[in-house]
Amino acid sequence: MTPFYIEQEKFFLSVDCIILGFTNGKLYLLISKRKFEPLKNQDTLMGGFLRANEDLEEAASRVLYEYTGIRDVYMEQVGTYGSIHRDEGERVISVAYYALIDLELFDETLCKRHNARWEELDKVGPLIFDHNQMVEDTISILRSKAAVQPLGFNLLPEKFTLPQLQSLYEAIYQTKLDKRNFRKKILEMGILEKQGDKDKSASKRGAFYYKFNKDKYDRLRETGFFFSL
Amino acid sequence: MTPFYIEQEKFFLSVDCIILGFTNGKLYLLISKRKFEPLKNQDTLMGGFLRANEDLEEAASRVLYEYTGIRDVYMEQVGTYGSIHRDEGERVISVAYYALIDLELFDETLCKRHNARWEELDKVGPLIFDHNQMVEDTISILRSKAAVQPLGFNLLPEKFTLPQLQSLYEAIYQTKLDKRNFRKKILEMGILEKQGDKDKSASKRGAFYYKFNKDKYDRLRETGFFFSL
DNA sequence: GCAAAAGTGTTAGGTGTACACCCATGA
DNA sequence: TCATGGGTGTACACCTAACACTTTTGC
Repeated sequence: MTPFYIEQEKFFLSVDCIILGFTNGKLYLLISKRKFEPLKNQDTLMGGFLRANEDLEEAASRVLYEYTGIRDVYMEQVGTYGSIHRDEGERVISVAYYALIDLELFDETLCKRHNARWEELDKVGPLIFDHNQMVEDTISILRSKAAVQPLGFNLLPEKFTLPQLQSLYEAIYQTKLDKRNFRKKILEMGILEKQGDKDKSASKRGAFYYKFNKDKYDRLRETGFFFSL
Repeated sequence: MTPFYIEQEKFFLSVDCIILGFTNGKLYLLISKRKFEPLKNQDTLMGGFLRANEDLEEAASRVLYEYTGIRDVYMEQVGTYGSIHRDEGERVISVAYYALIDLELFDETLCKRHNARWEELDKVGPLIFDHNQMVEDTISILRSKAAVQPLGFNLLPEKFTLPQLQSLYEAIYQTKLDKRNFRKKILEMGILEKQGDKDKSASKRGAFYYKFNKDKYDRLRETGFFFSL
């Protein structure tokens, strides 16, 4: 053991995942019931202890996969929470990650297995420890990032309509947007590809599907283009 | 010991501080020589191991005070770095914090004691582990925050001139700004207080001192005002 | 008196924002 | 045929960005 290190304290480390989904014009947060003491059966974020053989991101992905059945998801670190008594059991430092997932890929059967549920984001009640704080911090990061990076598409299926996309941004920013201005702005960017078919589930006329063209976006970005809503 | 926890791994945790100062139109980073193996005497950020009886922020403040002699400094978490082999000794997860300090308050004598120095930010060479990454991440956070929050003032003395303030933003964004537009914008916000005296160190005519009025800023913010450059 | 930095207004172009009507379709 | 959501263009206000000369003063 490296000499100077050996005199130092060691700590439990966990990852907690703020998993967000979007459907029907609303943002939803995945919540489960804690499986062990202390605070067993209370509402909690999805979490797990860090293992010796994995990176932080790997641990977060592992937890995410366990609870959603999805891999290769958009994930970002929210921050690290280390107050001495934040965990009522032992001292645990927790690294929070948020994930934006496409609900169509979510494996519903896992809900029962883990005692989990989707809760409307603005109706989330008390969670254990500082988990509500983590959710708040996530929303504030999401709000500042979504305006300048095309994050939103992670919350939508591969094919989506413009009314859907708009309602997503309305949910994120808790505000109404002007339909014409929104369409103009997002289409002018040239990062959406109109599809030939329509979604008729929300109206009789149907709304054209679009796809986000990531390659085009990456190419544009290299020439100094900035996404901005 | 709480039953389920006891089966879990524990980890070393450190904090690393990205300490930034501003003078003469340039941003500077505080760098020191590592005091122990591995990589002893290599360039490193200021860091320290987390102790059992302190919060993460306390640890960061402790390290900051040790190396600068300053307390009550603007500090924010940058992120947490946990790759398995990031530390070449043992596995250590590190939480990075950046601090913006007023160089006039800095205790120069501590440089010798810790083998530390101020290095021009864009001339910083290789640092140990992932410390260069931490610095990069800090700059990117600083750039996005400084445009919408009055962070800059933390890097200046209590009394500063408008040319100084402008050159600070020019250093942060690596760009030239128009003098008239800059002055108009910042003065219109109504968060600066012109002083009666001048700084004559940079010109014969001298430039008026200003102070940042935090109370006024806080009051404005409550009425929906947003700082933005 | 001159060099060197501080200070000061105006204009044109572009961007954001507000706003109302027709279209397509299934029931 | 009618109710419902999808789709479209314009005008005005505002903000941004570009631009040049005068002032002060120590040397």
